Amino acid sequence: MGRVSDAKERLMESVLELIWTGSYGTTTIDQICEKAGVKKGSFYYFFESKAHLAAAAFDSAWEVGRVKLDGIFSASLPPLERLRKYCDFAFQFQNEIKLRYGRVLGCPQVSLGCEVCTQEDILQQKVKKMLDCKRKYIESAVRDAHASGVIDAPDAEAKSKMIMAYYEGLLTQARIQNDVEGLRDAYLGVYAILGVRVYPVSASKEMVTESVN
Amino acid sequence: MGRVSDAKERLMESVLELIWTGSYGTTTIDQICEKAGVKKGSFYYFFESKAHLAAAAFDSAWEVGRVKLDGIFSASLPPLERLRKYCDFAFQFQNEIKLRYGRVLGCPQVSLGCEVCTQEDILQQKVKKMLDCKRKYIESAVRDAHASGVIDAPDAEAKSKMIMAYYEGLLTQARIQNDVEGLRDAYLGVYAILGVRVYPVSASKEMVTESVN
DNA sequence: ATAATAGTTGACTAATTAGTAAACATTGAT
DNA sequence: ATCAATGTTTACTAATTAGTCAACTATTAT
Repeated sequence: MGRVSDAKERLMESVLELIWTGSYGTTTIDQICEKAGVKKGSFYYFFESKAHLAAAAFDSAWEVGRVKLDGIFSASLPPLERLRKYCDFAFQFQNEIKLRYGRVLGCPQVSLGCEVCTQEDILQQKVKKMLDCKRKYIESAVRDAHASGVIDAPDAEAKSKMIMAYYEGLLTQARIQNDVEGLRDAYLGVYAILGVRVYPVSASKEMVTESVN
Repeated sequence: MGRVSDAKERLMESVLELIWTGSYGTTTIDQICEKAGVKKGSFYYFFESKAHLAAAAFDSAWEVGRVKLDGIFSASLPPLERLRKYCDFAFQFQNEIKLRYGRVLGCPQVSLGCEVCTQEDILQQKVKKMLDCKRKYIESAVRDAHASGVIDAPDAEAKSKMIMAYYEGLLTQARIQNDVEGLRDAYLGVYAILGVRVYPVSASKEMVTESVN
């Protein structure tokens, strides 16, 4: 019972967009409220601070992201194809973002984490966990690829950390450069890190054969 | 003639440290002035805004960085050793930073660039140029390595972009995780991207032999 | 219908912020 | 010594900011 409202959700949507298209430090509570069409009194009814709102918003968005990753990293796909699909997804997604916002925005977790890691411990911890969860998808694919003999990577964790650094590095560069081109063939770097040989078959198709190292 | 002062330099030092240990958006002109021991009137005597100060400060620091890179990427060293040296430098430097500040702080250009790229065009352009300049050192080493036959990398620019993404990605992760460990064997990823075979010789020494791909 | 619950509003305070301006201080050249 | 150039200081304004609070409104179970 009581009055119903989606103000909480609108606040979370708004803060995500403002942080992503701008930065955490420069988005004010007034801005968030205006964008959400919510008065400041209501803001403080739902959240005790900007950091708490941001934490809730990232949590909420992460639920969606997790489902997306479950699809991309489906065990029904060959492990190296999962990784390729993940790379293609980044390229496609950032393209959509650029169309929608007129800017490449990169990875929300990394952007926020990099900005606030020395200042907002709640957010810092949250971001760390999300990024580690992301990495585990990669680690699992690497382990499967090793198990199936298509690559030689006994230390899947170490490889996944390399891939993660590379992948998130590409996204960060795409944001800074405001250019998606670096993401187009992202999988090439992933495969190189894994020592996968790629034989070009035609201009737009390759064949994965065996691993090296 | 006229009065002499190093207030300008103190302001540049201060803003660099505040941005790096915190963030651009949350450092205020008052903070910068207090840290530098300079009154706000003097601040506006030298700089017209925080963005202009930051731009000047990053320019100034970049002169030092460039000299450091010239040493690391000295043509007197075999190209793959230059890259390894660059990786070792990152590890060592971030260790020193952690000792001095109690935190791993990563790459100043990427942190600033990632934060302000949608907001402060002066800084955005500056950071882009510096990062591209950094990348050129890598590109040159890759080209030399290819020319000397130690790797097969006809497209040095593409490879350098991969390495750059990976390298800066590691630094960003080190900042977010507040942990230098990911940087310890950074060169392994660089070599993997280049398809260099590394044979372990002893626990702490390897031999680079030939390339693959 | 009404009372309890859930959410909304607007007006407020106190602190912080960027930016200005005019008087003042130091330096070196003459 | 004095003057012009260079840098410093103080006190100020106006705007923005986070955060509070009490009165108000809508919903729904009974």
